Amino acid sequence: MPYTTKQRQAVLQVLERRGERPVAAPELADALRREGCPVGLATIYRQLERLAETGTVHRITTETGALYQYCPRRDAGQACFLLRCAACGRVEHLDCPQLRSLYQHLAAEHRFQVDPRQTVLTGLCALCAEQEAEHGEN
Amino acid sequence: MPYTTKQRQAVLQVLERRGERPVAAPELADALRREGCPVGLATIYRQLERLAETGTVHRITTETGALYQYCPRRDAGQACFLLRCAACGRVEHLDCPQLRSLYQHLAAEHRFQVDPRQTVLTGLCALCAEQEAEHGEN
DNA sequence: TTGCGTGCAAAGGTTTTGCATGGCA
DNA sequence: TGCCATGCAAAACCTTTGCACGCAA
Repeated sequence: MPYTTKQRQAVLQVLERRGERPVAAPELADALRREGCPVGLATIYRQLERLAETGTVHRITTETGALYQYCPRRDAGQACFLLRCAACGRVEHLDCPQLRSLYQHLAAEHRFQVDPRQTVLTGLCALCAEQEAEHGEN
Repeated sequence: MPYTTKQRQAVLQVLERRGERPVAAPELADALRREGCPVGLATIYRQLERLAETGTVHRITTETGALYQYCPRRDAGQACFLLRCAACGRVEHLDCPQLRSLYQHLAAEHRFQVDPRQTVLTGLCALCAEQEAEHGEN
């Protein structure tokens, strides 16, 4: 840690507290302002950039902008696979042998090297699938 | 086809001509202007929206904005898997049994339903991987 | 004291929206 | 004639950048 400022800590705290729920930069700014610890939007973006570079948070590109999600590093820098629910926005990590072997297959047979950090499998998580089924019954 | 206008055709023609190379909306507007067939940016966005809804083009979300790529529908509406090269931006379709079975595995074992249309596997295509290897040797 | 982080404001870019106009059916 | 698409302009966003100031080391 070359530096520590209260803004840096505040940003990180919000991310930690959100846990698995990813947050957008403007939303994060609102949260901090409501907590009585306002941080400039530019600062937030700069901190998020640093945090994403070091792997402390994930940066997830969506149609409406980028989302950031705290990523407690289990095994430092290990490849982790991301599943994003299009309905609730949540992102889960998955360490699945089949997924890993698929990527190996793509590299070997289709000459395409998937970058797990840039790749997000998007779809419907279990909870949202349930809710959608309920609504479908109506 | 409820309607046919020359703008609609012009937009589609550019997309067809680009083939596999995805294009951004502002870039598409430039192309049309250079061809002597200027189309308003708003119109382009509206057309692209329609084309994406019907599945005629893919809409690919990137960090810098959305890209659109013509998608010659082989088997109408069939699920197609997308591989995007982060280096050159090109997107290829892939119909791979292993990929399909992986998605089934995720649904069955991890309760996550991947939506192929929203999912883009990002990484390095064969050509760009070669070039990168060459540069690495320097 | 030095340098980096911060805040504010402005700029840049993509995308959306409102409204009057014009063309196709 | 009626409706829908178009064009233009403005607006809404997110995000980045420049610059002066302040705080941490």
